[in-house]
Amino acid sequence: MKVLVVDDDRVVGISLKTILEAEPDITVPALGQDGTEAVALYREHQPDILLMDIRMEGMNGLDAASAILAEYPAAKILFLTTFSDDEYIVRALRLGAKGYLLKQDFESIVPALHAVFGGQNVFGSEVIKKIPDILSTPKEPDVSELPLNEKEIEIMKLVAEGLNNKEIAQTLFLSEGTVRNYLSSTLEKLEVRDRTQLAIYYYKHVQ
Amino acid sequence: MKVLVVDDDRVVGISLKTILEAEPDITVPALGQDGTEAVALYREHQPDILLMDIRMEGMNGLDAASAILAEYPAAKILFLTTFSDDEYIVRALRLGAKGYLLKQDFESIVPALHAVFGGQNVFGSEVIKKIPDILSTPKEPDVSELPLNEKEIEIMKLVAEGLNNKEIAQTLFLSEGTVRNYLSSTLEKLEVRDRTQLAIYYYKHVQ
DNA sequence: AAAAACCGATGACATTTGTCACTTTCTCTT
DNA sequence: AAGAGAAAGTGACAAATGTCATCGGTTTTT
Repeated sequence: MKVLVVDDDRVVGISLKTILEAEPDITVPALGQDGTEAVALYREHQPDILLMDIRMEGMNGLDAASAILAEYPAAKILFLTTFSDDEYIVRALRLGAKGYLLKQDFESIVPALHAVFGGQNVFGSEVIKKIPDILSTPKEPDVSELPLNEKEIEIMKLVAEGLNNKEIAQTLFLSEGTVRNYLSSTLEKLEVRDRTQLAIYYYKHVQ
Repeated sequence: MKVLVVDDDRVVGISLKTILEAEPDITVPALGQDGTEAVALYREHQPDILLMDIRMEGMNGLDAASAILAEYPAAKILFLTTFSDDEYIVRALRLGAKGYLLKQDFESIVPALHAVFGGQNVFGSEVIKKIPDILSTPKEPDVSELPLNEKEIEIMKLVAEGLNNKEIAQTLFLSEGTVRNYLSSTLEKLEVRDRTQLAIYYYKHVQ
C-alpha cells in the first residue's frame, strides 16, 4: 500500500519513511512538509493512506485534509500529532479522518496503517478517552457538583435561555428582586461577573 | 487469542463462534447470553478480548463492562451491537471500550479483533460519524452567511467570550459608545434582545 | 466638485442589571 | 409557644446596557 507522509519536521518525515518501508507491503512515494504540499502530492500519487501531522507551518493538516476530502471523498487520512488537543480532535472527527494517533505511540503506527487500510478507524487510547470529556451530555446536564441550590440552578438555566429578570420572576413565581438576589449569589459562587458570563459558563461547563 | 462472546441471541452467538473459529488464531472458550454471565465467564476464562452485545436481557453489556473493567482494568472489550445509539456510544467511550462495531458490519469483525488484540481502538465508521453530531457544537460554523459586517462579527465574538463594552472597546481600539452602537445593530440584525441572548445565539448557531 | 456612503464618536436617555442592607413570612425544632 | 433559620421580598443605589439622533471626518461615487 502507498502511504503519503506529510510532516513539518524533516527528521520525523524521514524516520517515518524508513520505518514504514521496512514493512514489505508499504511504500512511501513522497514526503511532504506542509498542507499545500500534501494536497499537491495527494493529487500526484493518489496514495492509499495519507499520514499527516496537524500542526505545520503554512497550511495546517486539517485544512489540507478538508481540501483533499472535498476532492477525494474516500481518502483515508490518519493524523499523527504530538498533542491531543480537543479542538483538533473534534475537527478531525468532523472531517471524517480515519484515525488520530499520538506520535508518542510509535509502535502503533504500522498496525494502525494496516487497520486503516482494511477499512477500520483507529484512534489512540488517549484520544478515545478524551472524547467523553469533549462530549456534552445532552440528557442530564451535570449540575450535581455545582455549589448551587435548587433555585440558583433554575435561574442559571433560565438565564442560559436568554430570559431577563422579569421573565424569570414570572416563570418561577418570584418577585423580580428575589430573582436578582439569587442571581447575585449565583454569580458570586461561580465567580463570573454578569448574566452573559453565566450563560457562557453554562454552555461551556454544564450543558 | 481467546475471544469470549456474549450475545443475547443464541443464534448470533453460535454464528459468531463459527466465524471466529474459522480463523486459525482465534478460539472461543465460551458463549454467554447476558451481562451476569459475561462477568462470570470473564473471570473464569480471562479472555484476550470480550466481544459483547449491548442490549441484553438482565444485566446489559455496558453495566457488565463496567463491572469487568473495575476488576480487570486492562480488559479489552469490543461492543457489537445493532444500533448506533448516541447514549450507548457515549457510555461505551466513557467506560474505555476498545471498540464499537455495528453487527451489519459483519466482515469487519475479524480484522477488528486483530486490531484490538494489537492494542488499537476500533470504532465503526458509522460510530465515528456520529460523534460530531453528539458533540455540543451541532450547527454550521458559517459566520460568512450572517448578515453582519466585520466589526459586528468581532463584537459578537467578544460578547460571546464574556467581555463587557469597555473591555471590547479597549480590545478593538474603539470608544465604548461606538461599541454600543455596533452592538445595537448586531442585536437588531440577529433579532435578539440583549448581549446574553447574543452570546447564546453564538454558541448555538455559530461556534 | 458635489453628493452619497461610511466610519467612528458623542451625549442624552430610559432600562436593566447587580449589590447590599434589611424586613417579612413561613417552617421547623425544642 | 418561642425562637432559629430558611425562603422570599423590599427599597435604594451605582453601574452597565441598549437606543437614538446627530456630528465630524474619510472615502467613494457620479
